[in-house]
Amino acid sequence: MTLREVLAENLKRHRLAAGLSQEELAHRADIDRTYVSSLERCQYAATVDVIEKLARELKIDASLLLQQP
Amino acid sequence: MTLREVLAENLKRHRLAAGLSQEELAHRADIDRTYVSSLERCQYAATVDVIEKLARELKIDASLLLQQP
DNA sequence: CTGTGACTTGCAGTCCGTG
DNA sequence: CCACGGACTGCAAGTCACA
Repeated sequence: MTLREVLAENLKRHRLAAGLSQEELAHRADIDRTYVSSLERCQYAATVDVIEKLARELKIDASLLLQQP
Repeated sequence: MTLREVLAENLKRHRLAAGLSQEELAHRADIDRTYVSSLERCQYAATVDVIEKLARELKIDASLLLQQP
C-alpha cells in the first residue's frame, strides 16, 4: 500500500463525505478537474501545496489525507 | 502557517527525536542530502513519494509529518 | 459526472561545490 | 553537521478534446 494509494482513497472518501463532485472540489480548490481525477487514480505523487488546497476546501486537517486505514 | 512550514517543523523535530543528522536521514531514505536541508527550510513542496520515504526511515506514520501543532 | 491520452511548462529533486 | 549556490534532469502541474 503506497502513500499515493492512501491519499487517493482518503481524498475520495472525504470528498464524498463532503458531498462534492470532482468538478466542484477542483473548482473550489482552484485546480483542474482532470487533475483531481488523476490523483484519485494514483497517477501522480501530489505535492504538499496541492494537499493543502484540497484539505482546506474539504475542511479537514491535511494529515487526515495521508492517514493509513 | 503553510503546510510546507508544518512539514519543515515536523520533519526536523522527528529527525532529531530519532537522533539522525540530515545527511544520515537522507542516505537512509535514499534522497539527496541537500534536499532534506531544503525541505527543513521550506524551499520546496515535497511530494507524497518523498514524505513516504522519510516517514518510513523515521518509523512514524506519514500523516504525523503534516500534522498541525 | 468521470476517465483518459496527448501535450507543454514549471518546479521537484539530484549532483557538484562553498564557508 | 548544516546553509546555501549553480546547473541539470525528470516528473508534477495544468490544459484540452473526446468518450
